[in-house]
Amino acid sequence: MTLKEYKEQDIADYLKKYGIKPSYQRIKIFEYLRKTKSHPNVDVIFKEIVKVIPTLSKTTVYNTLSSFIEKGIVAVITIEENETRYDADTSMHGHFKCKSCGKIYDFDINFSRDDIDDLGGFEVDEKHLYFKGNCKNCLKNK
Amino acid sequence: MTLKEYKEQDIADYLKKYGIKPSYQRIKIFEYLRKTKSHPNVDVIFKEIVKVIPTLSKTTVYNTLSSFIEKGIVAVITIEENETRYDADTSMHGHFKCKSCGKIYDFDINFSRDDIDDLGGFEVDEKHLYFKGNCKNCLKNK
DNA sequence: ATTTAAATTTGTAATGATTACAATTTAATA
DNA sequence: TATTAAATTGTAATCATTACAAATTTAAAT
Ligand SMILES: [Mn+2]
Ligand SMILES: [Mn+2]
Ligand SMILES: [Zn+2]
Ligand SMILES: [Zn+2]
Repeated sequence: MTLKEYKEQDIADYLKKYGIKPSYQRIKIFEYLRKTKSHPNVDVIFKEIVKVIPTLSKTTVYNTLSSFIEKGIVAVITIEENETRYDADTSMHGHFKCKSCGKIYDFDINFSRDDIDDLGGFEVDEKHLYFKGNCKNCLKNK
Repeated sequence: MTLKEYKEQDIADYLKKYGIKPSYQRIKIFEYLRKTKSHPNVDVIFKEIVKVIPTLSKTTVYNTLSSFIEKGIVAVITIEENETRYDADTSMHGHFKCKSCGKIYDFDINFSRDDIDDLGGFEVDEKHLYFKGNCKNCLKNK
């Protein structure tokens, strides 16, 4: 068993654990989301996976992402209107979008000791935080 | 001078202050955004203002909002993909979107004393925070 | 192993919000 | 008033997402 196949097995098990049958397409899509940290959109995901699965349909990417989101193993990032991006890291973290290069960076946050938590009778299921500005790299190149 | 006209004059001055020529359409659109707290989308804004300006075009609503955003007197809310909403309150505050009734509520936040502020060399221009869950009202009616 | 049924994937068409653009109208200037 | 610029309008184009039915693959039953 090669290292690659082993990794795929890991992903398959992970998907199974969340009630998703691990088809080849689903494994490849989730594997890509896991390894990349760029928070890709559907088009980027499709263009990447279609190299490995030439028969892949964009509809499958949409369907697959929908089921991932439904099961809670992928998060949707909606910083820009008309630019939905996806993140396989569902742990609590913030996003920084650079207005110059478009990159989305992760950063750690800590809501725990914040008065934000108490919304008086409201049930909070998801917390999203994002900043916008210019990244270190782009500031340097000016 | 009626009270209504007086309020419109206020808005006109405000727009002028931000370098926007206060046309009738622009005044009505901004006035509506100011008075409502529902964070409406383009369609809701259009349907409301067209009652007063029957010749209004949806393109004008888009154009007007774009210039408002550019001048910084209106904020874009992109909580849901394919549901862009607008807010004339540009002060720092968070949004809570109810997954049941769809309403968007405002809430106060305080980033000032947060370690979040330091992103090490990144220039932060905008900070956005939103929660999702079920509002008090919807929880009650269950 | 064959047949049958269910699940998944695929391709195409429909939808709907946003944008592009040219024509019309309105406001400002000479 | 005539000329020019700005704003508004209506229509068409774009593009991401969704709907849907056909084709393929997988699983279950015989
Ligand atoms: Mn992330
Ligand atoms: Mn608000
Ligand atoms: Zn950058
Ligand atoms: Zn509610």
